[in-house]
This record gives sequence, C-alpha cells and structure tokens, in this order.
Amino acid sequence: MTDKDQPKRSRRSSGAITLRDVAMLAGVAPITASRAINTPNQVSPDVLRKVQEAVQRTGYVPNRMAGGLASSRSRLIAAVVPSTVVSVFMETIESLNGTLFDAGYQLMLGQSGYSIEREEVLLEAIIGRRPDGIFITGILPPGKARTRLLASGIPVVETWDLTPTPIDMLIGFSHSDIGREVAQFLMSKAYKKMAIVRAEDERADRRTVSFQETLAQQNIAPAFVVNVGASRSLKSGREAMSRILAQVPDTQAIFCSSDLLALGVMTEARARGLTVPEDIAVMGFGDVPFVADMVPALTTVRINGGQIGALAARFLMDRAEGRTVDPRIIDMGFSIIERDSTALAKTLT
Amino acid sequence: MTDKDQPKRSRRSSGAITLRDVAMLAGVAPITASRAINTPNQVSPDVLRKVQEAVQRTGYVPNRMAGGLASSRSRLIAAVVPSTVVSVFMETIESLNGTLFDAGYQLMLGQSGYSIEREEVLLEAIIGRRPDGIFITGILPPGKARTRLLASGIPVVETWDLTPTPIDMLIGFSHSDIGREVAQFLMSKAYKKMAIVRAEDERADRRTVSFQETLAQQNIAPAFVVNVGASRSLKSGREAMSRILAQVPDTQAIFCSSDLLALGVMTEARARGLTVPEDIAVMGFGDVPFVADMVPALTTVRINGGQIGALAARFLMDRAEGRTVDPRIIDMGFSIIERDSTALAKTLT
DNA sequence: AAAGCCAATGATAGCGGTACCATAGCGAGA
DNA sequence: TCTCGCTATGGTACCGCTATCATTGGCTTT
Repeated sequence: MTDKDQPKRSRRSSGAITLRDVAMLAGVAPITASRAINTPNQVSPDVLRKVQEAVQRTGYVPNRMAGGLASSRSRLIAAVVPSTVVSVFMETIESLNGTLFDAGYQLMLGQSGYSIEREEVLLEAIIGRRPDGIFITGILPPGKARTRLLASGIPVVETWDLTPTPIDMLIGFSHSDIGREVAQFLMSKAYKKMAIVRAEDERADRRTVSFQETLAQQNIAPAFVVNVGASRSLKSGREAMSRILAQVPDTQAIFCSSDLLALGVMTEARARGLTVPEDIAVMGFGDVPFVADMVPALTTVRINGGQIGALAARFLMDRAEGRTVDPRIIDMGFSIIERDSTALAKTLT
Repeated sequence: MTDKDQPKRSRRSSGAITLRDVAMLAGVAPITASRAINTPNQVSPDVLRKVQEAVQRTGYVPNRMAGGLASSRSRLIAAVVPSTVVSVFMETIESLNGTLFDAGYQLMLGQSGYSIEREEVLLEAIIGRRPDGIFITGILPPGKARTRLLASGIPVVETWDLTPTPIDMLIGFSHSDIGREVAQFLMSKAYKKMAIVRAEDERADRRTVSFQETLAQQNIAPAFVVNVGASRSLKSGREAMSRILAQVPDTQAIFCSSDLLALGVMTEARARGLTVPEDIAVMGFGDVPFVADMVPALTTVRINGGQIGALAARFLMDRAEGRTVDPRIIDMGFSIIERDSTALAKTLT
C-alpha cells in the first residue's frame, strides 16, 4: 500500500476521468479510444463496443480544450452582438446557435457597442479563444479591431448590411434599397407629407438618405426627420411623434427606424385622439413577432433574421472545415409587409 | 539553406505567434514572459517593458485553450437559456455577460427547451468545455442532466425560481409569493371577478395556484383560467381574451403570465370596444421596458433581471476563484409596479 | 509463394501554455 | 562573515488530447 501503488498521477491532474482512463478500462491504447469516440468507423465493432461501455461506466466527457489545442480546431464560434439587445437580433442569434449546435459547435457571446477600447479588448478576448469563426452583427469599421481580426486569419461573417469590402464573408441587405422601396411604397399610396423617425445609427442614416432622394425624384417635399439618438424605445417614439405633430401637424405617413419606435408613434397618436391609419399612416422596421397582431397591424420591413443566422452558421462551418465559400457576399434582401397601419388615409381617398 | 536553418517547427504548429516567440524576442524564458503578462508585479520593470514591447511588436494574443488546459481554469462560463428567447431573460444575460467580461471571463450560450435528450447533449457539450461555472435559467429538474452536472463538480447557479434543493447556488424569487401578492393587490382594488391567462409552464402553475388559494381565503370566486400553452405571443393573449369574454363576460381583472400576453389581452379588449382599465383591468408579468410607456401603462410584476445576472456572475466567479459563497440561496424578490391598467374600474367606484 | 495492399491498432511527439520546484543574487540580521 | 529570507528568473514536466508515422496481420494478386 505504498504510494507506488498509485498510478503516480501528478498532483496537477484535475482528477477527472480522462481518455486514458477509458482506454485502460477498455483495454486499448488511448489513441484507439479516441478513434472509437471520434471516428467510430475506423475501429473494429468489438473495440467500439468495449470503448462505449467504458465511456458509459465512467461517465467520461472529452475535454474539448485539450482536443482543440491538439487539433487546432476549437469548434467554437464567437458572435458579436450589440449590447442594446433588440429582439430583432435574437432571432438571428438563436438560429445561428441552433444550427451550430446541431453540428457540434458552441457559441460564445460578446457584446459590442461600448467604447472603442473595449471593442478591442473584446476582439482580443475572442481571438484568444481561437474560435473557428466569428459572427459579427453589423460591419466592423476600419480600425485596430478590424486590422487585428484580418491578421488573425479566422473566418468572419459580417451581417445586416452590405459593403463591397467586407473583412471576409458577408450576409446582409441594402439599407439604401430599403429607404428607396419604402419611399416608393408610401408614394404609391399617395402619401405626400412624410416624416421619418430614426435612431442615431449609420444604417438608419443610409435608409433616410435614399428615402429622401427617392422623394426628391418625384418632386415630393423632403420628409421631416426626427433623430431619437441611441434610444430605440417606445418612449422615444412617443416623443418623436409629439415633435412631428407640433412642427408638421399635417404629416400623413411616418417611417420609423424600428418597430418599437413605430409602436411609440402609434401610442402617442392614439393618446392624442388620432387614428392610425385614418389620420396618419405608420411604418416600422424589423417585423418583430408581435406587431402583426396589434390593432392596427403594423406595416413594416421584414428581415429574415433566422435565415441570416442559419446561413452564417453554414458559411463559418464550411470554412472551418476547409471548404470554400462562394460567393462570399450574399444579399438576403427584405420584404415590405403591408398591413393595416398604412391603409389609405381618409383625406387621400 | 537546408531545412536545418528552419527552427524545425513541427508541421503541426499552427504558425501563430506563441509565448515562446515573444519570450525569445524579449530575451527571457517563456515562463518569465508568461509572468510578465499574467502577474506583472512579479517581474522586474525592465523585463516587463521588454516583454510588453515584444507583445506589441508581434501582436501576440495568448491562447486561452492552452492556458486553460494547463491551469484547469477555462475562464469560461456557460449559460443555459430557454430557446424561446423572451426579452425578459435578455436583461439578465446581458448583465451576466457584462459582469463576466469585465473580470476577464467569457460567456458560452446554450439553448434549452427542446427535447430531454437534447438537453443532455447540451449539458455534455457544456461540460466538455470545462467551464468554470454554469448559469441556468430556471431550475434543472431531476434527471440525467442534473445528475451529470452534480457529478461534474462545476459551480452552478440556478435562477428565476426558489427551491430548497438547488444543485448548488440559487438566485430567484418565489412564484407562490407573486401569485399571492398579485391576488391581494387586485382584491385591494375591489376587483371580484378575475381571470388568469397563463402559459404552460410549471412556474406559471405555481403562481396560479397561490393566486387561487388567496382568493379562496377571502371567499372570492376562483379566477377563470385560460392556458395558452407554450406560446407567449401577443396573438395568444388576444385569443385568450376572446375566450374570457365569451365565457365570463363580466370579468373585471385579468392577470397574465407575461407582459406580451397582457398586451394581447389589451389589444383584443380595445378591438372590441372595451376600455382598459375602465371596463376591465389587466396585469402583466416581467416589466419589459416598453410597457411603462404604453397607453394605458401596464401594471405588472417587476423582476430585476439585471441584478440577478450580475449577482450570478459574482457568485460563479467567487467559486471559480476558490472563495466561498454564503448564503447560496438568495431570494431576490419582486415588486408590483402599479400603473394605469389597474386603476379602479368605473363599475366599482 | 512472394509481393502488395488495406484495415486495425499502437507509439511517439507534440499543441501552447502554466504548476512546481530549483537556483542565483542580494540585503538584513546575528 | 555567515546564514536566512526574499525576489527575480529559469528548467522541467506536465494539462488531455490528436497528428503523424509505424507496425501488424490477413487477404488478394500474379
């Protein structure tokens, strides 16, 4: 009973069951046990059975840190999402995560939207984990973070926008197109006095610009624009509506940067005795699940976030597993979902 | 120019900059470079400077898989969230992630709510990463997953509920208390004919039961209960309201399982020409950000999700770093936020 | 029967860090 | 002056797994 009896496991060992334990129990070499677990068709049925039994008996769970270190494949994907978690992105993250999980990958979450320095710290933390791919909500602007990411060689998918110069892969849609098509849609309804409620955000800016350009081409007066800053809350929508009514009381249609802002606009309208769409039409952006069932149902721009997430997952896994992704830039498009909030106004019929 | 000139780096190497490269450039041993990076006050200022310079020049990012393997500390926390990502939990996840990130930890996301088998696969995937802690939304029911988690020895925080027998740590609140206090609140407003719109969910069940018990104690007729199943959408709320009005048209107050359901109830009420709260009072659960600014503003039960997330992060990090957490069960409580949707009804004043 | 091929298994050497122990140098205290 | 203790640094041996190459033995091929 001296300590020689012990397998002289160094005191550094965590004490957990390892592949070695399983292999011993099964009476095979560790590498064979590894194969039985990871590539079962490379071992004989007999060995496979014995190893599986040993795994069952011991409750062995492979240490993926060790596996990742040895194989340079972490099976980890990092996702960078804005800290102001709007439900719009959740659909994407959920489907991203679901698709990854089914294929044996894990998702790591990083929150952006703080300071630039923090963004760099985040990128460094992510790269330190050696993920097999990185998902970014939005487009990474030029800067240290982008440079570092580029240098890391890790596959990257940017999303939710289009640019001719992505870091690597891109799955998005054109915000200019949205601005234009929404303007055209509202013009087709014969609205002439429009307003825009927008967040302080580069993408909202592009929607606004192309919206205004499209109006100008048809000689329609520019929309009155209310910038609500960083906040996308219902309250901001109400405040914006107050400003619109105070400054341009004869506004006929309002395009909002988000469904929640649109909800705020409608709330304020109702609070003031105005009816949507009879007195004023409202459009949102995002098509969050519940706006379809409100009264009035909200006309909005639908982005298929789930599809973006699933496709991004495929792209990243393809690249992680050595396949080529082509094309690397995908325009997922969008659709205008026409509902009750933009039915023709009384005054226009 | 033979291959002997090469530093004979095995072809297995990923080719990335390693600590060894940094150490060489700085003219110190790898272990010293490691110390300069991780415990800078253990090295001389001179060495510190040289190593920092080398890190800068090479763009070195430590490989945390290797570090984690060597130290048995992954600095990874796993969070299990329901797949039906309701915004209620997002606040918690966000603050959990934020707190962890500030302390140098990363968050891994796992989605539960599918089948039992999948739940086990998820747990196995999580344990395989050897996280320093696991955050669970809700309470893990007895079963293989729970047993396995217990066996893993990884610190666990369950949340959003109370039980005398948590796996490890627990930060939640009492759903029975909520049912009771909401019933008392509504009774204090002199409502007598109540209804409940609830999801198919064990916690909603407990709220319902204690709600009914509290009514019974005051000799008030039991509330009419509508179970909307798994769905917590606005649409379900509308449908539930239709059923309530069809079966118990003189209902005075409705308590809903979630704010979104309450929103649906109010929407349907309005669609039918009823006014909230004059004709019928409505209460929600969760206090999602926008219900405060609706018209009428929704009376609801507020859960401080951010605080739960932050505290859970501290608990897990404390345990990961060898500190003791005591007490291990925290009742975070809740508050009833009284707003306009439960102002006294006309018929009762 | 010798050579060639393939499937199954094993031995070895890392992956890129850190724990642990050893050593050198130096000022303080006896 | 010698020992002690402390700080700064380094050597070594791993953490738990897999890439890579080697070996074995049976079966086909000619």
